[in-house]
Amino acid sequence: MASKLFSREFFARDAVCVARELLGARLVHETQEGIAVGKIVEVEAYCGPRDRAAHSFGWRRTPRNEVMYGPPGHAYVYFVYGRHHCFTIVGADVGMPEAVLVRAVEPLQGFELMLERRGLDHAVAPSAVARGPANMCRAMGIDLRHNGVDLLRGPLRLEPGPPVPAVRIAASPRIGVAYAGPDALRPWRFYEVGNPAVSGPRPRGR
DNA sequence: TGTCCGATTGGT
DNA sequence: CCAATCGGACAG
Repeated sequence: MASKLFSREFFARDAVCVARELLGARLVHETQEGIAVGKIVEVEAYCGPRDRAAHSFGWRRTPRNEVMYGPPGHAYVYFVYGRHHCFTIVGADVGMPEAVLVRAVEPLQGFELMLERRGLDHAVAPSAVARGPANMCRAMGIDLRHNGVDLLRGPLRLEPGPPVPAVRIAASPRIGVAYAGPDALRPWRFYEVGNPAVSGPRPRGR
């Protein structure tokens, strides 16, 4: 049975809108090892040339971030800190380099495979296996080979899921962008409140 | 070519 | 709090 797909138009909007509405969507990766599916629970918007935290700030355009300038709904994957990968989704229109960073997913299928990819044992909680942008990439088997792939269809793709209710969505400043001056404070990180698969600072209990 | 640094993580 | 670790960006 074919799952429902996103439309290209969904991604052809400003990154903040796309980010917020991506919460609850499914990230799917089918490989020879098996299938892995995660529910997106934490994202960050990178708002193009005007955003000091974005790789495309000031219309910076290099081989690395080239796909940010391409069509929306494609993957921009990059390598950082000499050891980690980050996975982002291109938004806005062609020529407007905005993107949404996926920081964490909650495993829905393929938890075993995720553990294996991360080299963890079964004592690890499901909520911890794909928490944090680089950990998410490892668990989902995402690397530079996926840079530029179309996420509307294909082995690595996004599928709509039950949207997270607005009352369960919180916003905060983005993580790891202290260098961005005033833009470091913009509330462009969105996450599902109370979901243990969310990384970084979260509101205290309740 | 040389230098600086990062959209992170995990251990102290 | 800080080291790990190396490709990318940019100055010269």
